[in-house]
Amino acid sequence: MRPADDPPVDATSPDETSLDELLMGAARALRRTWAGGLGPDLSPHDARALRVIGHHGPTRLGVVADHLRIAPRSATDVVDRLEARGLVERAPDPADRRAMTVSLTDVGTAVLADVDKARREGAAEFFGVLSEDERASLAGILGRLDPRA
Amino acid sequence: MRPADDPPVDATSPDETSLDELLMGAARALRRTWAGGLGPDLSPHDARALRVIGHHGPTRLGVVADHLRIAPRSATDVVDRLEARGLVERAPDPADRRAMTVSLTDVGTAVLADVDKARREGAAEFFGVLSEDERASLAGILGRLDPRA
DNA sequence: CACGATGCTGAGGTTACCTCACTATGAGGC
DNA sequence: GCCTCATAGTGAGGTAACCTCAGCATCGTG
Repeated sequence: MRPADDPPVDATSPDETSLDELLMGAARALRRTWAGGLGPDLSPHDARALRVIGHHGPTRLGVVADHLRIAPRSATDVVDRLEARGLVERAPDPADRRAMTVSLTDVGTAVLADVDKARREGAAEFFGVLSEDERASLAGILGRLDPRA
Repeated sequence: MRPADDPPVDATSPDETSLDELLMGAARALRRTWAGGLGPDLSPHDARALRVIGHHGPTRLGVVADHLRIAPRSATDVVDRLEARGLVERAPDPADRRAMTVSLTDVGTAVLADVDKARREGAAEFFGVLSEDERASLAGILGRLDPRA
């Protein structure tokens, strides 16, 4: 017997796809683009932490936690991991002796450069299917959606 | 000359913000909009599982795993959890006696309706700042970015 | 009907978080 | 100067959501 009921592959019909699914889908696709690009032994989250630290200069641990949206205690672990791999180093904060600052080592700087490069290239490829006008339009619209900027 | 005592709050200047960050930021903001909306005792991931099951009808466990992008073994746990809460129920697949299908219970259907409603409302509010033209434009552009559709 | 492939699950491990408790330091009132 | 309360980071211990590997029942095909 031929199962005439080829089940509908997708409950959401293509032209019915809502804006929110479109947005989340695009973000997911972009994230996937990056997943392959960063080093084999650097988790996405670690890469993110590296970016935060690198782009902020010497950074308080608490600031790292805020940017990563994790508890301060968890930032300690993240930094521990990065420090063990020689990518960052701790130093006492001269302004507050309770606090520690984290900075990139030379190796960390190089790794971050690679990560950023892969990220940029991935993004360029991803958005490459769009025309210049479309990219500008997209940037304008997205800019209004995210108040955080 | 100002020394580094006034650290740049953001390494990426506002008008320099790249398309990828804009996209990820918007997605994050949208996700946050939803976070508050779904029930207090339903994790985002469980809600997602519920949506997959609900919108697919009686679903194989493996299909759930695929849609959730997790290993089949992990889908078992997710369904266990939902079943323990009375939101879904297993039944043997009539077409293949190895397989189990998962369906929503009445309670699950009701909960899913709430989740979807909150989701739609959140999305409507989120995209509400845009004009009709902008929304159409955004949909068109995003549609071309995500090949998955 | 034998045999490899497939669908699910038990057992056990990993990882990335969390809260709570603690130490050291900063900051303000007296 | 000292007392008190808040804050920065960390040790200890716990949890939740994944994973892989092994095992069982069933499927489909030569």
